[in-house]
Amino acid sequence: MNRERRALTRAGLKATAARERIFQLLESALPERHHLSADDIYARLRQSGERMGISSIYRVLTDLEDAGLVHRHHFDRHTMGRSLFELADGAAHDHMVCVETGRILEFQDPLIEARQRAIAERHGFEVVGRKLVIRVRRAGA
Amino acid sequence: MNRERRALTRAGLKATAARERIFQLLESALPERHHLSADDIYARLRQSGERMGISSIYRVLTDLEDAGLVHRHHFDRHTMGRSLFELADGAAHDHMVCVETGRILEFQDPLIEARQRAIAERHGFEVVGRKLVIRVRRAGA
DNA sequence: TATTGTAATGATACCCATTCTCACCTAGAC
DNA sequence: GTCTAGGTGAGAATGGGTATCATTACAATA
Repeated sequence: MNRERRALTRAGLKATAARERIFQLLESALPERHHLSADDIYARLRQSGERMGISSIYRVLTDLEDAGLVHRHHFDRHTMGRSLFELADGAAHDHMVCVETGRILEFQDPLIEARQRAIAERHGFEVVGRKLVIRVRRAGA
Repeated sequence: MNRERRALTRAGLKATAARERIFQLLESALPERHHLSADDIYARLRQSGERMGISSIYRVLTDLEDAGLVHRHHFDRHTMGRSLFELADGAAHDHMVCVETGRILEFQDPLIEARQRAIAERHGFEVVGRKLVIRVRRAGA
């Protein structure tokens, strides 16, 4: 049983071809730091001669999200409504988006995380998720 | 010249009836901590016998956002695609959303803010905006 | 192997928040 | 008051995303 199947079944999802394939695509996009849209995935599949219904892609992505295997982001006001997905591998991280180039940088800061937990606790809550996007610009521009 | 007109012209916007009115509405929603959607505004206007085209409402909100007078939020995956607006009065604050009740709490934390600036700087950027949403659940649920 | 129930898939119709278009109107300068 | 850049509104268009539903794959049992 390969890695994708293991991840899926461990997360409580039946390992189907579609899920494995999308999981793989997101995995292969990781090193380039690529956040893929449903459309990107559709296009990449077609490019390699495969065919998958766009509705299935959305469904699979939502399933993977619900299972905690991928994260969904909405970075830009102008592309709002378009979701970008990335594999939720390992450590949670946050994003910095350059308003000029659109480049997305990832970072991770335990101090901010701890602080968030503390604030939630102070209000009687526990954190189940967080989303921090810092919009930035090249300094001195 | 009233407060709304001053705020608008100071921000470089021509003071029109539509802009003043929407500004007022957002202002009056502040004490209740209400985040209004374009539709909410449309409804509230109609309720008081006024009429404004929905396209104008969207346009005005976008203008106000560009001028830095209002902030736009997208809190929930299930209502994604729906923007919520609030007046950008004074101190920046972040949000905590209860995944169970949908309640939105606001908080403010100088430490997190300072940390964000530091991280941006370390990468050669300056912060132009940020958005932090912590998804929470009643503790011990 | 055949049966049968359950869940996944995909084509397509649909939804609905938002944006676009364009004729018309206004605010503000002179 | 006149002029003009820019604001407004009705309705059409856009475009992610979802719902529907017939078909297909799968797995368990006979």
